Amino acid sequence: MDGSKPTGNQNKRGGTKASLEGYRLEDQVGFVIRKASQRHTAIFMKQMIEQLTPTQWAALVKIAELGSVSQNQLGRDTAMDVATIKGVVDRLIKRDFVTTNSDPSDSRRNLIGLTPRGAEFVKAGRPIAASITGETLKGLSAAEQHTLLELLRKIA
Amino acid sequence: MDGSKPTGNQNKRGGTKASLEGYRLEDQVGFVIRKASQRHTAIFMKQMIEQLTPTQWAALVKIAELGSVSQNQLGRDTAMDVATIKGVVDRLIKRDFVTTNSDPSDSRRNLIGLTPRGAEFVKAGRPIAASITGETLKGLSAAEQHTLLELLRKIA
DNA sequence: TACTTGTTGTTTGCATACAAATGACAAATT
DNA sequence: AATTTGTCATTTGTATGCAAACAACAAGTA
Repeated sequence: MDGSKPTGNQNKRGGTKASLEGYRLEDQVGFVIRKASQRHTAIFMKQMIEQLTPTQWAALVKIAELGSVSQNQLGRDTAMDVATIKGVVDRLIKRDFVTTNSDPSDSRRNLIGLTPRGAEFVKAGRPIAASITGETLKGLSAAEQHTLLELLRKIA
Repeated sequence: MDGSKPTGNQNKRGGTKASLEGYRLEDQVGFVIRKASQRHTAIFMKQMIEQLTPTQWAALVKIAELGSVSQNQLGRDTAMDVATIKGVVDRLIKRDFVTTNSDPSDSRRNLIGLTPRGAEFVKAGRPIAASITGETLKGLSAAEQHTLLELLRKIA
């Protein structure tokens, strides 16, 4: 069952106001990016361990890479707003993936690092994260995957 | 001023754990999509009239195209969850862009339509929305733009 | 020293975004 | 007629995401 009832406007072929305007929602980058983002997030949440979200995972990976970072710097490296990264870090602390220590050389700073538990899950999550990327891109050839990444980087 | 202080880990060239693992956050589609989405949203919010958000705009355009839709159907056509589309429609109602009438032939449904004010702003917004798409893609050639859209559609 | 500038972290308010549960109703089946 | 199945809309809870305002602090300049 489709569930869609006729609305009195079928928009089949060039007969409506909208299509004559030359602006179709489905052709706009913003709309397609949002849909691609939704599909990726769905794949991510289904596969990733420990209910880690994409942003939580990004933060964990960055901390593992940098060893110890301030909260704001972590936000910059993971493309998150200060308010956003705060929420993410708070949840990671609450779940014992991460700890904070105030920087002795700068009393404003909270230096963030992985707990043993956090380090463990970063290690376990890496192959899964790679698999998520693979699943997201599975409809594309290797060349297309490369092209997509390249073009996305240009507009990001 | 850069503002980033040394963290004791420069990750310059193949010297860190992370880069040896073969998984770099910056190379994952999900991460790049999120960044592209952020840039597009920023451009959108700066240019669009009436503080309309990308999702609000998408809803308005779809309603203009369909004439009259149920709330859930509108959500499907704009790629929004039932909870999300409800919030969007509520805000559009509050700002007098949209009205609802219960469907006489199905008492569960709220048929959503544009107010005169809503129709006016859809008309005024269209060239701006097109300009936003153009600004988002301005770093790409026409061929690249076409390719990007095509590849994004495949993974969306 | 005093001032200025910029960074760090926090908080509030608003707007997506999805999962899950609920109640009301429609349509098809039994 | 009663049941089942599915849809419609709502609500709650959790998690991004950004703007704006704020206080504390660091570093350079006058």
